[in-house]
Amino acid sequence: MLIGELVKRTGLSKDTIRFYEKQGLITVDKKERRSNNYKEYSEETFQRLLSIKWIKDLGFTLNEVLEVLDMMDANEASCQNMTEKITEKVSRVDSKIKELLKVRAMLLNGLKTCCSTSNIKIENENCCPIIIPNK
Amino acid sequence: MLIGELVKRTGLSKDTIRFYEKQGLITVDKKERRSNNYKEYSEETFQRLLSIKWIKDLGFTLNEVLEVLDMMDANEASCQNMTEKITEKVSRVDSKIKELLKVRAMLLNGLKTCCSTSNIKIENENCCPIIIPNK
DNA sequence: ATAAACCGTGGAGTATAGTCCACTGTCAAG
DNA sequence: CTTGACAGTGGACTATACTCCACGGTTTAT
Repeated sequence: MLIGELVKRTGLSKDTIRFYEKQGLITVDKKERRSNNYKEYSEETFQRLLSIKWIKDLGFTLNEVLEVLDMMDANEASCQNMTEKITEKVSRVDSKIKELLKVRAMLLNGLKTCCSTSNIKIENENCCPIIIPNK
Repeated sequence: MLIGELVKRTGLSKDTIRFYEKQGLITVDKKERRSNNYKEYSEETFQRLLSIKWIKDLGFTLNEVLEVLDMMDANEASCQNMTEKITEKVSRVDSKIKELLKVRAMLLNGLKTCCSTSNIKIENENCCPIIIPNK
């Protein structure tokens, strides 16, 4: 199929697909061209793009997606290997969440230092204490 | 003080400080130069850099930091205005956390679909079902 | 015949927050 | 007097994931 159909079937944009090609996530070799130089994408490429979309949605970066695809290509995408990758990813997601919770707590703590009715005098100085570095 | 001392006192790198200068977060006008063209940073600039560091640590981007600094400069960094900004930030942080929790749940759900003892046959096919798009 | 719609390539631009480099000038110590 | 540490500038490069543009060729419809 030509790229236009791939766009329709995957929901990815033309540019995104071309970008994935540049990044080596998918490949089309020269044999797979029509006489007019148009690329003929295979059903496998279509499936591969669906995999990319899916793995990306699982929170992996494109580089990580590439690693997973390479594992698939090498027939090494066993449950054991994937479990390892996913467990690792979960812990990175957990770290990120922890970080954000810390930021959230700092922001809420900041809110407490200002804007309480007892702080009206500070408020009147026109500079909220929250933006004054305290550590 | 010269940039070297600023580096020591703020803990920011020379390049970071210069970058902040390029971005307009701090300024040194031509009067504040020594005869040899070295920049003479004021105590206010030092304080400003501490504010930048602090606000950034609260989870704001540099653009947002710039907005806050502009509010400070315009004497508009009142508790009310800051509360608004912070509340907004908290809700964006909350969205991000929610997103990550969703990703986390999807990953854990994926783990369940593979690697259970009942899935040993699938495992043997050398392609973990988690990487097969299912939606 | 020509315009619209499609295909191809290469390269630039976006946002974020710096980091690194080359090249040059200045100052203090040995 | 020269070496090293410091200062200045401008511009390139990093990672991430595209998006957009120019410019050109091809196919299809009117």
